[in-house]
Amino acid sequence: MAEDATAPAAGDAAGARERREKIRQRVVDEGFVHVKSLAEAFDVSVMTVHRDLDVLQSNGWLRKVRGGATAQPSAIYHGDVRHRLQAMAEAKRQLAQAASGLVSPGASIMIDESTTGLAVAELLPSLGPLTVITNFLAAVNLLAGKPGIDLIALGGAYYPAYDAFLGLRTSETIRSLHADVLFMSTTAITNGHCYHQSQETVAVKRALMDSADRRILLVDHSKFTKNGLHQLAALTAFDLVIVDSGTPQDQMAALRTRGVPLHVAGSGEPLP
Amino acid sequence: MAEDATAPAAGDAAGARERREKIRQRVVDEGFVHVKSLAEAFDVSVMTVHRDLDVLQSNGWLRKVRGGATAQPSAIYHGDVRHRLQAMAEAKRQLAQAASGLVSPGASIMIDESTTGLAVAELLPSLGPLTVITNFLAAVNLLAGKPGIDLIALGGAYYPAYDAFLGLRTSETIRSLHADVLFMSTTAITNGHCYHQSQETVAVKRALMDSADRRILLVDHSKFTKNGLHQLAALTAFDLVIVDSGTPQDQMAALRTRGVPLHVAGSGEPLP
DNA sequence: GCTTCTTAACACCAGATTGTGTTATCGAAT
DNA sequence: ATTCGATAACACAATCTGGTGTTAAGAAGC
Repeated sequence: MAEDATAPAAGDAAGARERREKIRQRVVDEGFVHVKSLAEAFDVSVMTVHRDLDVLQSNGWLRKVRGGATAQPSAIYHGDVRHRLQAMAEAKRQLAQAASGLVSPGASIMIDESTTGLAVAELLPSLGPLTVITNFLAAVNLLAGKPGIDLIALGGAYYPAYDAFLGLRTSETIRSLHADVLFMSTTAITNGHCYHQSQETVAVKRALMDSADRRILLVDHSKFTKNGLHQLAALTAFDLVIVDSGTPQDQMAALRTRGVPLHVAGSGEPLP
Repeated sequence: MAEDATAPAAGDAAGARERREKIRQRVVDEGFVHVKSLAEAFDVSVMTVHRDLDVLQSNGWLRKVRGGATAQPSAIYHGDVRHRLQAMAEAKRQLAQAASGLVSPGASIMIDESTTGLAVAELLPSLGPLTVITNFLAAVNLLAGKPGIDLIALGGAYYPAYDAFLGLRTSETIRSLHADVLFMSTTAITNGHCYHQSQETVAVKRALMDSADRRILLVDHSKFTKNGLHQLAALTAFDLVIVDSGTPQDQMAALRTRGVPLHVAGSGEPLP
């Protein structure tokens, strides 16, 4: 049927995801999409488009209506969240590896709602008995029931955009806790400060920082080119900032000049 | 190799699960199992047994030692927890269906850590906009991100045996909340009172009961033949007790005599 | 009514996953 | 040192999962 060169074979998972991504994009851009026009545009059957719209709808990205689908107001939010999972995977692995060097058996560890944090969480079960505190649902699921891991979940209102629990209740709970180490991440770094997109995450992250003895910031180099809305803290507020080996030299130099305690993951340098 | 009639083919997922279940059983019974004897008993290679033990170990069911594996003290706990999921599935479905009749759009709903609660949770996304509060991880995962569901998770220490968050912190959080309806279950009913196996669950359930306007108890008939250690509450403390249609007449009569507000799921009677 | 859109049911395909055994290597106990 | 157990690496098989199209039946709009 499909005649174009890049026709995805049947059962092509990647191809389907890509198409759905494009559909999602389009419905956000245009507000409405026709089933038939999508079928033609992607050269698939109408049935397949219906199925695509079904899954997109069940994820809250759009709403099906007769003849097509309309955009969901909150669609912009949801969008990028699920996708940052794959991004910078190698850098995150590297950061997590470095971070694990700071974990000693018996310690209590806080992890925030970040994919980098998830990478750290993956390594924890093999690092001996630990108490882990997190507001990140993915991390909770990863660590729940793992032998040697005492898990304390931070409750609160669930934010699908972050797959995490945030809000006042969460911050309050955090303040009643205390941990040895906090591993956290940030969405953007500018001028020696880290920034976030939403008020809620900032509040929770501040609370986490206040409740931990050692504050470790894990930063992959993509963060230096991004921008955030709300200032969270200066990098000097952290006891250690770990960057991956792909970080530009000038960025690192700039931070060192500001007195930021920097460590490069995979550099072989000893950790403090 | 395998000569017996029921020799499972390679890549037989069901067969492998079954074998692991038997291994688990055996290590709980005997306290220790030899790798080689298992390999002979199930007519598989030693390597396969090693792999079985690996997955069982990673699930916290046993601990590998040289030559075999020893039972994990908490194994008995874990055991039945995962299994009660299937038990009484039909009754739970019936109860959940009845419960959903008490839910009106916009309401806030509490659900405790029970498989019956999970059955209720499954129906909630289709019942219009709702706020759901729960300490049950399975329910959290089920409802997270569902459109129309505002999810509030109750944090606290994670108890693998219940797949839920329990403890002081959880109870405290609950007391700061308020909900319209509470759907809860119990492990045993004797003499018009419900009982539980552990202190932690009782504390949390009491807190839940205190924070809800309407308290609904969902009971499948298997609960009448079980016993619990810690008394939770009298059935008269609930605004409504829903039982499934398989409940013996004499039990229902006894409860009615005590003044328990009873409803039989699937009976067609109107709900209060 | 008729048309169009939607959904359910079936069959099929391909890649991913899982389970498995063999062999080789490594590590620990005697 | 030698033996036995554990693991890693490979190769293979069966099943599972996810995606797809076709057809037929059902629902919604005109």
